[in-house]
Amino acid sequence: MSEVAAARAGVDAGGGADIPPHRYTAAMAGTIEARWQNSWAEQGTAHTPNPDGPLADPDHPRADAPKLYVLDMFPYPSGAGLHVGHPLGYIGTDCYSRYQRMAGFNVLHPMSFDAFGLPAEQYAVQTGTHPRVTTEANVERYRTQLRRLGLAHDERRSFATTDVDYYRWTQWIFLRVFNAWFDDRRGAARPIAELSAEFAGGRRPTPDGRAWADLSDVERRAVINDHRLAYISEAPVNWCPGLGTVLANEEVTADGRSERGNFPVFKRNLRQWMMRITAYGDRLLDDLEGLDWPEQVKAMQRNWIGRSTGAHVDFLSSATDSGLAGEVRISVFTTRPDTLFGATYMVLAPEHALVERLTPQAWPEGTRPAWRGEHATPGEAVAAYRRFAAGRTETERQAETREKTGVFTGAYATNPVNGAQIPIFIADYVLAGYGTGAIMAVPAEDERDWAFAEALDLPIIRTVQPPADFDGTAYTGDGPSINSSSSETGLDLDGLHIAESKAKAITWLESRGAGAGAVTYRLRDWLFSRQRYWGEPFPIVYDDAGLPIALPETMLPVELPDIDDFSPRTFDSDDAGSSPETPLSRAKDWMEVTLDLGDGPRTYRRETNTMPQWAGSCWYELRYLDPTNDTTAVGAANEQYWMGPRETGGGVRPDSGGVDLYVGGVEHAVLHLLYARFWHKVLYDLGHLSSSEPFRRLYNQGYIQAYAYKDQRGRYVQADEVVERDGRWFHGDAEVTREYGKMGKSLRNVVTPDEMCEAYGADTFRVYEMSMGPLDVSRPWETRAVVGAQRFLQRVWRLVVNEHTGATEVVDTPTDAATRKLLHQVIAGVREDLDDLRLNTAVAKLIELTNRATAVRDGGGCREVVEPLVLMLAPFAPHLAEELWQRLGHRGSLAYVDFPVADPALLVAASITYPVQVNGKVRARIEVPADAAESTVRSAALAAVAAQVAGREPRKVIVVPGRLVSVVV
RNA sequence: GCCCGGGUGGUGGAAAGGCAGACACGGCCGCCUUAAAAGCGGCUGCCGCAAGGCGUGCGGGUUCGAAUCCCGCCUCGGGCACCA
Repeated sequence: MSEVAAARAGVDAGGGADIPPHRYTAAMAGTIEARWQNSWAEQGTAHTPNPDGPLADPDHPRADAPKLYVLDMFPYPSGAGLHVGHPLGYIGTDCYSRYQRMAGFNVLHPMSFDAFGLPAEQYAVQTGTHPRVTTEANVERYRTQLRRLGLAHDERRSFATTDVDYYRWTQWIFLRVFNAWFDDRRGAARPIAELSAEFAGGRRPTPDGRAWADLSDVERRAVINDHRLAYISEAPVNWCPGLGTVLANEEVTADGRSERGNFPVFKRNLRQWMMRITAYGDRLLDDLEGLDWPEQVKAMQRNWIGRSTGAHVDFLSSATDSGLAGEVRISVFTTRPDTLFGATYMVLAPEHALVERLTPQAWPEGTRPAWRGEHATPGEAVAAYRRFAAGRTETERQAETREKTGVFTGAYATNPVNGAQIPIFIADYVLAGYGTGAIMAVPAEDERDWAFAEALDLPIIRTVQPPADFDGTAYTGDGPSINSSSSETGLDLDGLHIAESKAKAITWLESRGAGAGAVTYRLRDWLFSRQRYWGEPFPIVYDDAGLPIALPETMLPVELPDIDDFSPRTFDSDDAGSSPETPLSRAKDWMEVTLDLGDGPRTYRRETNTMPQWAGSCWYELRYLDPTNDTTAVGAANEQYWMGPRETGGGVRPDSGGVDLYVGGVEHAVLHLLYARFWHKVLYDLGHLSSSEPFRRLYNQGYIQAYAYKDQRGRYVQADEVVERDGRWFHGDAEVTREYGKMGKSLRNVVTPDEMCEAYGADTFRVYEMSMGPLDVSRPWETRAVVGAQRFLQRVWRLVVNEHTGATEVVDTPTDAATRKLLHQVIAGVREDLDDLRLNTAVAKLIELTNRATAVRDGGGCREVVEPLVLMLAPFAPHLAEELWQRLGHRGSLAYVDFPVADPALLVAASITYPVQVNGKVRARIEVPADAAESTVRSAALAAVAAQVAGREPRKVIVVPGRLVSVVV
């Protein structure tokens, strides 16, 4: 019998004659829980009042209270349903929210569903079921499962990203982004109309210098489109033939495969929608500073944005015998302009656009054999190397332990700081996509360049003096510049340390027109279109010119058409030459549309790509604030109230505003959180929001993990049938091996919240999950330990209810002084713990109080203790607490009853027990009045340890008031 | 390789320079029961009959006092990885 089944059997026996009829069993819990869940729903107990609009409620007990916005990362409702790990964070935020409500805050704690995405679509492809049908069934199942846990969400604010009423506003935001441009001078987005006005007024030159009036309508539109925050680009993208779609960089693994499905991904030039997130690189990076987020997540975002500061430097290459007149200018990016004198060669990415122009007909005089490979001409060498580089997958590059390869192009360039002629190579260790796709190589101060220089026998000149004991290769540390002056050019960096040296070099470059200080980012623009059915359609049509036109707001929503075939065309996963074909392009009736966009009815072609799954989750935190608003995504008054910046009292950095507590897994550290921040900032710039960041405080919850067991043949066996004997594990008689990790169907170790509710009740499940450990730490699931939480709740129940008669049995006589003191210590401690999300230690304190109250009970529990106990239990076990509160004679829900407050007078002890240490070991304890003078404490302590001191003269006696006494002999 | 986190009883964990192991699981003993289960009570870091000794990954240091602070290692987990 499985553990769960066994527990259930025990519960079933609860109906038998031996168990008291009014015991708090799983069956009893089930009855109580259903009753209170219905009551909460009927009374709208979890409804949260808005300051403005239809959800305003001036009579609500928290209508005028300070606000608190607590948010969970919403789930993607999969077909498999929830396992016990999923609701960990939801229960945590629910306990926190319920506590804060009782503590006086107007708490917003909503829940919704991220429902567009691949699984429903793939299921649709396999079965022909419309993704909406699958999705809505899954959402319903999730709602039922979550409701059963007693989570106090305001259900009026719940939606799915697939709801037409929701994605209408996703499209609306897309239009805002499309109709905006980034003004570098202001560092902020502005409406696109203001850009047109700048061009028209001549305040901004056109790209080719012609007057705005001289451009044709189509030319003007093209210029404007190039500035939009959402734009169409022909840039190289990640094409995944196996999935039939393109992917964002973030969706491609380091070894060049799709994160979903693990298919090969190829770089191809395709026409795709992009979002200009790079424009926000600085703000996304700098604004991390003010956020209360885990350092780890901030580090991951910083890493991802990858800002590096340095300089662009131009190297000129005289045309050799390539037949070109004049000079070729090669721009490189470097973070170390101080090392320019050590640049002994240059490297271009094999794909670099200038390679062909630079490559001469023949090898220059005296070209070393190693530089030529086996090739007769530079042209051949370059062509061969390019084939080699293109043919290597990311995986192969990775595998080859960074061995440096490359060939000489036959061309030389002039180092601007000293006029030296340095050879130009192509090598695949230089990436086309970063910086300018070209570098100046400084082997003495760069490991990679050193390795290449060694491989191809290139000169190495140290330009930073390493410490005397340095015996490595490239030296990347600080030190004085050496070998860094030129009488010819007048630049002299010798003796300067890195920072000054860099600054001087940049100033010199700028004065000579040979370069300029520059900043580059690793962050790329966000690929925003997918060749899928189950996503938001773009509110975009194309006219005969083939340029995109934004639909007016009045034409929203653009609804997904019903079609029969939901899959994009997929290809052999290695067919790099294939091209995407979207499912919507097959819906001809939908795609071809006649609209009046101002010049009378005309035929247009709809955009047939859909938005990526991230779109819906980029702004859901905003819709909760004003879910019924049908004129805008979120109304100003409600946004201002829930997310507006706080007064910082003249702090250095103005508060960003945003969600007060956002809880979710660390797996969203980069993608979701970066995209959501980006959209939020665009909407902020355009004046739609008062907060400049969506999530002021982020908290990563840990995971619940589980053991899985494999038999001799390596197959997983049902985990709850495995028993432990003498430190080994057996499935029946067969020994099995144990591994630890995720909970999953294929691992046969899934435990669901439904099973737990069935076997123990939702309150027990909640208390168990909260008491297992700190919310941010991952821990193993252990079904057999759940009973501890159940026993605790049973003890609380017995303090109020007679198990045999069902009568309420509390006594109104005062409790004893020691219990009263404990009660107030627990109240103070539980408040502190809950304020800091230390839910596990809060539960431990409540157990201690319960155990004490049980031990000192005389007949029923003592009302003086039991009532505050029930109130403090309410965040964790809300159904049981409501039930007991009612049985204690109160009417209505306790959801807005004040959380107990400790009496400060009782927190101050009348007497204190001091441990007395002798040489660091505790040897005695003394009890003295709390206000005893230090000398009194000292002499009492010395008397108590007289035996250990044994006549020796104490060298030192330390009295730490209120803590302990330490004697040193 | 670089950057973050961790390492405490059989297990999950507690202890924010001051009594290491709160609370819970498990285990052992007892009560109740014809019996079992459930429930309740006691004990439970390790060594030792005991007195006592030893104990927070390892080695050093600071301090009257270190799980906690510092230095050097070991180890597990996560992130990044030719980003110029």
